[in-house]
Amino acid sequence: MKLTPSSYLVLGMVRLGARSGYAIKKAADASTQAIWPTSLPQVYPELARLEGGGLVTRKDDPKGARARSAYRITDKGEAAFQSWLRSTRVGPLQFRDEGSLRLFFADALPREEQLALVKRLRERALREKNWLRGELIPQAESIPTDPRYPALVGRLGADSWAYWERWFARLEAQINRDGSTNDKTLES
Amino acid sequence: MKLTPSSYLVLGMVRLGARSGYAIKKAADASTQAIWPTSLPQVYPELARLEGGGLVTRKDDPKGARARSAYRITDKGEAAFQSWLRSTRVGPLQFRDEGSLRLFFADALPREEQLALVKRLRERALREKNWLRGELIPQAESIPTDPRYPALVGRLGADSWAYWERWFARLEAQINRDGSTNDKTLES
DNA sequence: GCTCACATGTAATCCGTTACATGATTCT
DNA sequence: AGAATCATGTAACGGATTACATGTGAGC
Repeated sequence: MKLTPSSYLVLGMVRLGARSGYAIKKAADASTQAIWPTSLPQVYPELARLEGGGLVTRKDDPKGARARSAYRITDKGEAAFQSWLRSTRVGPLQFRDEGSLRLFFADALPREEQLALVKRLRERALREKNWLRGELIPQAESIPTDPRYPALVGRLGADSWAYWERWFARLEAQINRDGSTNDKTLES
Repeated sequence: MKLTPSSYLVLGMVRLGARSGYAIKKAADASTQAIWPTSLPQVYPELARLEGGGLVTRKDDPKGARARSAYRITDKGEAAFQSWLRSTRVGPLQFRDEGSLRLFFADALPREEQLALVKRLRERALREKNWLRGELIPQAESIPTDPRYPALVGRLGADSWAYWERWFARLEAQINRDGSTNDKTLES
């Protein structure tokens, strides 16, 4: 049985106490969305697979007339999860950004338009940072059972966006100053 | 005709002088790989689509007995490219990282293993930074026709990885010191 | 009474990667 | 002579998103 990072996301959320598929998706939206997004049509088949492999168990848990399932992690599931956490192979980070791609080709634009593009990128960084600090991190801090790392990962994201914001702000200043972007680095 | 960021990547590389599909892939590996990866089986059909839409033209350009195509951007292609560069809609950044996901769930590990995980993440950041500074940026600096932004985007990537490296180093120090990761931020 | 959140799924589609297939040229 | 690079594709597969489909419960 092959387990992907999405499998471990679902398994991990069950482990932290999310019982239904819906609850797992809700928890993921409030915490791991920025590092590993998922969707309901992915969660439900994944839960069925994990159940088939004996990593979680399912119980009927209707609320009134509304059908609902309650999942729990098994010992086998816990072992698989621990083994994943400890594995030394770090998969490659997947990154794709249309904004950065535009910047890559920005030599084709007049300076004014270059500036507008950089400004949009800086503003996006600001928006993302504010969303993480204002929405995601507070929610991550309220995750049950030892809630240290969820909030920490949120801070890593927020700090990274803050770094981008500063980086683009310096680039804007540089383009405004003399149009030269040939300095060795913009790193602080 | 619908154009995706991958379309504009191919179009942009043709615009910068890459003639064959193979040359486009080679150029992308040496420059945009980290922000928008692509593959040969994606490039060839994309070139055919762009040709069908009249954004590029194709000429036979055999080298000896070996078949080869030479692509050029058309006026229509140049207009589409410019329009894309200027569009104010910034698509969302796509980010997926198994390493960050592991960190999210790291409360399940004993402190020693937490430390090992963070160390692996810091070392990955170091490797990526070194690869960008040592390999990608020098190549990006040698891209023909005004080569300002390609190298700039490389520096953004390298600076970002350097930031992660410092962030994880501070986290390591903190875990080593007292195991507390409840500080407000690790941002410098 | 209406709207939003809760709850579960399937079907169709899209985008991208890996594997397959072939062959010429250049460098060692 | 053999390996690496140049060069072009097709086929199969996989993972993820969007659209479709249905219905209950809670709050305003």
